[in-house]
Amino acid sequence: MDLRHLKYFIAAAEELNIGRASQRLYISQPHLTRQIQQLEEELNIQLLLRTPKGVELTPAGKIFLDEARNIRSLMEQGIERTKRASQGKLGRLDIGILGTGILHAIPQILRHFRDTHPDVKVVLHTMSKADQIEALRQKRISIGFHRMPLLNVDIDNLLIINERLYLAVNEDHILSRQESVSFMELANYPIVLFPTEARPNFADRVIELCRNKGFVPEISQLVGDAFTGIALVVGGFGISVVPESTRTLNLPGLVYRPFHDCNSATVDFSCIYQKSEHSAILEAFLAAIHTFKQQHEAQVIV
Amino acid sequence: MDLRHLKYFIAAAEELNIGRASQRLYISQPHLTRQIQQLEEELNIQLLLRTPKGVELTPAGKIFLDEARNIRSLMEQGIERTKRASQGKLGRLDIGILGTGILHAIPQILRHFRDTHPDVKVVLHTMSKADQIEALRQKRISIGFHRMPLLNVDIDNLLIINERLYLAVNEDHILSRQESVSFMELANYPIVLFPTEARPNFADRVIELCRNKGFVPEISQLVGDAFTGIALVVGGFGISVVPESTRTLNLPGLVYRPFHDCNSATVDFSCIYQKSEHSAILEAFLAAIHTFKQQHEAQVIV
DNA sequence: AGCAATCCATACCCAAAAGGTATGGGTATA
DNA sequence: TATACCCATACCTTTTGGGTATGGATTGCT
Repeated sequence: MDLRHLKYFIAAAEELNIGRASQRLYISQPHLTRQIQQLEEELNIQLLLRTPKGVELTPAGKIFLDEARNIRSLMEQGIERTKRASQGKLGRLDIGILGTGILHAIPQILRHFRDTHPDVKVVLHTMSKADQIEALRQKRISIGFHRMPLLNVDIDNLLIINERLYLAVNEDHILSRQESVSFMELANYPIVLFPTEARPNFADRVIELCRNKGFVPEISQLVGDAFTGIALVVGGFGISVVPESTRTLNLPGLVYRPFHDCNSATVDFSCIYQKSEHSAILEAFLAAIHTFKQQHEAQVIV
Repeated sequence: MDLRHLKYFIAAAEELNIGRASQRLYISQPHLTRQIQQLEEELNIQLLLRTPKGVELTPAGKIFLDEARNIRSLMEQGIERTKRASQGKLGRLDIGILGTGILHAIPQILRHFRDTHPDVKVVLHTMSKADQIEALRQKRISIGFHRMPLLNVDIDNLLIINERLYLAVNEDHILSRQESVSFMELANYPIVLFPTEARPNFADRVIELCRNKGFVPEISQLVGDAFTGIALVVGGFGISVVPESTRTLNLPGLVYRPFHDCNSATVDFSCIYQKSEHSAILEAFLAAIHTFKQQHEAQVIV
């Protein structure tokens, strides 16, 4: 049995006249007769009653007409859905995330993406950078976000934004009294840094900046993630250095201060994906990232 | 595009290897290659990525695999449903009913039928005998129930049961004091009869019986249906004659009494259907009627 | 490096089935 | 009775489903 048989039967059942149906189908009447005979033989069920005026449906024919229409529309829908999937408008995108990127860039990128691709299911997986790379290679995720590039031949790295660093400090701390602070002040107080894993990481970046300025920071605590670090700062266990996007976190007793003497006090936020993957969904998501980049750069200029 | 293409694609997508899939399908590998190429060309979408180890699914291919499986199972279900419809096990049966038949025979017949054909939707239409015949001809119903045969060349009449008649009388009435009464007593009291329409009808049958006994009954009221007649008896407006099945109606203040001197005091309950209709559902329903008849006759003998 | 094994794609052939024309048989209407 | 209408049958052509042989590309093994 063929989809053609279904199409022919639907036409005959709708016209209740094989000759008219054959005209509608642009085939000859005898051929339509034979095709419907074939269908009935194959099912071993009579679907049409032949009358002098035309044909009429048997009870089984009525049911089969329902089913045939159903299958036809499912077929059309299926093709439509496949086409949308091929354009990246339907499907699933698995994303690896880590740390403070979730606070600023990722939600905005996701919003852009969802506006243009509402039927793509986005699944976020929190995982370390090493896990992200492994997951990319195994295609468990299609794109990952992180702060420090880790070069790999098969992995592409795309810079999203370069964020200024801020001092995160308890409002009772002496440094909170200044509107902006000198980066050199970091030499004088114990610092809370993060994360512990996924080297090189954000903590390494801060230590590198200190070393460039000629001092070695005193690290009071090295904690697993930014949120834990912030909590320690709020609790008075030290000061911390955070990317600008962390300022979204407005905790009571916590203030953020810019550095007035260090233009290089920045950190990158990037995404990684497999060079060889050319899925339309990923392309669309990378386009959303570019949109975000352009909007962000425009804001900075303003 | 064809169902064959779907079958082939499903096999290739499941095996992730065109050669193995072709073996599973008992066709040659080159032919499967070409068929899948055709499918992709027709959709204008790449569904499979060719790798040295075999093939893998593109995102669109994953969606199309879902859709194809869906269509395939719907196809199988559709054929199955059509087969059941052709055996009269799926579909719809429209039945015309009238009067007191609904009290005894019809529910039991329906129960038998529903046991063996649970997926046939039964629709009851209350309509007069003349309407039933018209509806049968227009195929708005497939079978009708009534009490008095009305011969028509194109309509078959099947006797279901022959019921004894009972006197329906108010418990305060003098006739209620006897366990059984004489049919001749009907000559002495005003009688409520029914129905008014669909001649010849049950009222005509009662009048005919009286005439056979040599008297003309005094008809106090001729009402539209049995239920109205019974209500009048309860209200003390007269006595009535009813088929045995009406005894199912146990109203307070109402008693039924047999006739001890009139073996012919019976009425038929029959069904009518079109001679030319040979639908499997109707055949199955007629079979249920035969089952009911046999059970009923067995009960009468016991 | 080179050879064998695998896997998909291409070329070419045949047979089956899709689809066409001509025509016949049955039933209703003029 | 003739005619129109509708479906079925007979027979022919063309398309295409499906086969075999073979080539190009990559991986793994020696």
